[in-house]
Amino acid sequence: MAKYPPRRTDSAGRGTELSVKVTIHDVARESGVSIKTVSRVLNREPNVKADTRDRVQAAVAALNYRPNISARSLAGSKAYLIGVFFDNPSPGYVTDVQLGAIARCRQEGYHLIVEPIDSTADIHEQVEPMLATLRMDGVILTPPLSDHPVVLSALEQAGVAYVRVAPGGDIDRAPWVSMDDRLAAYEMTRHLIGLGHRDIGFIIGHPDHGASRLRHEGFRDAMRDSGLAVREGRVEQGMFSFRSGFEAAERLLGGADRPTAIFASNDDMALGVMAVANRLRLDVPAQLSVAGFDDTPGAKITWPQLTTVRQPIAAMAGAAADMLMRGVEREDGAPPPSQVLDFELVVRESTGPAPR
Amino acid sequence: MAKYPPRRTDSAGRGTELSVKVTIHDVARESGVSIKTVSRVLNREPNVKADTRDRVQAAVAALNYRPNISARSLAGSKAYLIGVFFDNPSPGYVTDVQLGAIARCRQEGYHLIVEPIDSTADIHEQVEPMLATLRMDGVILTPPLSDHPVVLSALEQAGVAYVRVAPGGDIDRAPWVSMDDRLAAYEMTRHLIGLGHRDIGFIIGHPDHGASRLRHEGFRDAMRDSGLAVREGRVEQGMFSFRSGFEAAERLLGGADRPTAIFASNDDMALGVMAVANRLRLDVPAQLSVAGFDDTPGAKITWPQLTTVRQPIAAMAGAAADMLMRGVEREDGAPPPSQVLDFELVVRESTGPAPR
DNA sequence: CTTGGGTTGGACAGCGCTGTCAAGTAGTCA
DNA sequence: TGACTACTTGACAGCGCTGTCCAACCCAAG
Repeated sequence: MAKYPPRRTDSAGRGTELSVKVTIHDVARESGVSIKTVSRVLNREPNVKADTRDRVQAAVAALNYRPNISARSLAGSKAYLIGVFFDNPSPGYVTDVQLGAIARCRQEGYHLIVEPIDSTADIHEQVEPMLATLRMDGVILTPPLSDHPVVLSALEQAGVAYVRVAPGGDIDRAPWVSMDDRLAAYEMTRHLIGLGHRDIGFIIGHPDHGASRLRHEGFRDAMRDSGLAVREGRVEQGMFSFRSGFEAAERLLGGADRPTAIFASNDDMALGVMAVANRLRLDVPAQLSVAGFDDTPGAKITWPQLTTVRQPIAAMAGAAADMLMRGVEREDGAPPPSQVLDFELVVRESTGPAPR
Repeated sequence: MAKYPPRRTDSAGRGTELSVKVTIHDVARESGVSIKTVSRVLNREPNVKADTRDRVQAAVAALNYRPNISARSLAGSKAYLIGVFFDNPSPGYVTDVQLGAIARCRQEGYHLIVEPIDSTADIHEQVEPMLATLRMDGVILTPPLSDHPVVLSALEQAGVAYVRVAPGGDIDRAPWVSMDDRLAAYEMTRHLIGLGHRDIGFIIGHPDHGASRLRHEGFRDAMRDSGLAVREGRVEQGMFSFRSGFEAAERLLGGADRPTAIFASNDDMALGVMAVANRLRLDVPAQLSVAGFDDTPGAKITWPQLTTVRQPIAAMAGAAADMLMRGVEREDGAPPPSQVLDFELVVRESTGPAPR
C-alpha cells in the first residue's frame, strides 16, 4: 500500500508494532480458542462462557487487535460504513452533521463516507455507482436532499436504508430526525411580540426546503394567536442566501413606513437585513430588531450578534447515525422510530424592545 | 443488510435490477473469459488483446457491473479509500476540501472518509484504531493538522501515506500542496499601498497555523519594499477568530491616530474589524479600508463585501487526492512532487483610496 | 444410568476480488 | 524447421472475517 515514506520499516518503530498486521488468527492462538469464538466475542454474540470471553478480550488487548473492516464487510452483513449525502450545503451545517454523526459512529467502530450530490444533475448516475461499489449500512440525508424524491427512490431501489434529517413532508415514507421548526418560529415570533413589537416583517426561506414552510407557518400562527395582523407587504420571499435577504430587506425597509422587527428564516438572510439596516443607519436593535434562524457561525461574526434559533444539528445527525447502526441489527425489519429533538432560542443583541 | 424499507423486493423494481448483485464471475461468463482477465481489464493492466478487452468492457456495460470495494481492498493492495483529517475547522474550509477531493476521487472510483481529529486530545488513541480497522490509501491533512508533529508521526508509524495541505514548515518531511501565502499577503499589501495607504495596520493569525507567519512576512516585505515603515503599535496578534479580530481592531482604532487601512490575516478577523468600524461609525472604505484573507462565505455575508485572497482550497485538495491515488500506483516508492497552486486577489468594496 | 434440551466451541465454506505462477499462443531469428 | 522470446490467458490460492452446521459438553429429569 503506502510506498512512502519508507520510514515505517527502517526507523525502528517505537511502541506497538503497527506494521505487522495482527489478525483474528493471532488472537485465537493467543487465547487458545478457535477464530469463530473470537468472532463471537467481538460481535457480542451470546453463548460464550464468561471465562472464555475474558480470555479472548485479554488477548485482543494484549495484541492490540482491530478487526479489518473490509473483511467484515465482505464476509458479513454489516459494512461498518455510513454515508452522508449533502448538496449545496451551508458549510456549517454539513460540518455539524459530520461531527455529530462521527461522534456516535466512532464508538461503534463505524466510519463516515461523505458524498456531495448535485441535485440538479442526474441523480441515478451519481448514486448508483456509488452504492454498487461501496456497501453502506445506511445513508444520512440532509436538506434539501431529505426531500428529494429521486434520491429517496434511488436509495430504496438499491435497498439501502436511510434516515432523513429535517424532512419537509412525506413523513411516513421513511425514518427521520427533526426538530420542530414550526414551534421554533412560533417561539421566536412570540419573543419579538414579547418585546413589544407589533409590526413584524418576515422573510420566507428557499421554497425547496421543507423547513421554509414550517417556519412561515410558525410565524403566522404566533401572530394570529397574539391577535396581531401580518400587514400587507410585510412578508417577502427569500432564497436562504445573504443576497436574497439583503434584497428583501431593501423592500421591507425602503419606505418611511417600516416594521420594527424583521424575522428572517435563516441567519444568512438575517445578516442581509443587518447589512441593509447598517447602510440605512438604522440602529440595531434600538430602531430595528433582527432575528435569524440556525445559529450559524455567521450569527456571531457580526455586530451586534444575532438572536437566532439553535438547531440541534449535531444531535440530529448523531441520532440518525444511531438509527442506522441499530437498524442493521434489527431482525424484524421494522424501521426505527423517528425522533424530534429540542431546539434552543438563542437571544443575543440583535433583538430588543420595540421603539417608542 | 438494509432491512427496511422492504419496498425493494415487493415493489417491482423498475429499470436495472440493483438488488441482484452482479459479480466478476458474471462478467467473465458473459464475455467468455476467466475472471482474472476481467480483473485485468478493470485495472487497466497491460497485455490484454484489444479484442478481448472490448468484449469484457461490453459485458461490464451490459451487466452494469461495479467491482466491490471491500473485496478489492481485501485481496489487493489498494483500498480505494482516502481519508481527510481535520480539526477545529472553519466549516467552509473543510467543505471546500471535501468537495475538491471528491471531485477528483470519483472519477477514479475512490471514496472519501472524513475524520475529525481533536488535536488537544490523545492523537494516538484517535488515529491508530481508525487506521487499523480501515485501510486507506492515504490521508489528506488540513491545517492545523498539517503541522501537527504527533499526527504526522502516527501516520508514518502506521505506514500510511499522507499529503499536507498548506503546511507551515518542515517542508521536506512529506509531500504537500500549498499556495504562496507570503506572496499573497505581499500582493494584498501592495494593493493597499497602490490605493494610497501609507499607514496600514496588520492583524497576525493564530500562532499554531504555519500560514500566519508567512502572511505576516509578506506584509512586512511589501511595506519594506515600498519604503514604508510599519508604525509602532500597528501590528496586533489575533487568533483567527472574529472576536480576536474585533478586539485587535478596538486597539488599532481606539485612538484618534489610526491607520487608514487594516489588513487582517483572515476573513473572520477582518469581519471583526468591520464590526468595530461600524460601531465607531467609520465608513468603510471611505475612512477605513479593510482587507481579509481566505474568501470565506462570510466575506460576502457583509456589507460592504470584503476584499480578500481566494485560496484554491478545492484545487489543493484535488491535487492532494491525486497525489495519493497516484502514489499508490508508483513502483519506485518515490514521493510525488509537491505543488504550489495559484491564489487570486479578490478586490471587492471594503478597500478603496486612502482618505485625504 | 440413560435421555433430552440447552449451552459452548470448532470445522469449513465462502464473500468478491487480486497476486502468483504457469501454460498456451503467436511471432522472431538463426 | 526448431528454439526462443514476447505476449495472452487462466487456475488457484488466499486476503480476514462471518454464517452455517455440527460435535462436544453440561445439567436435570426419568
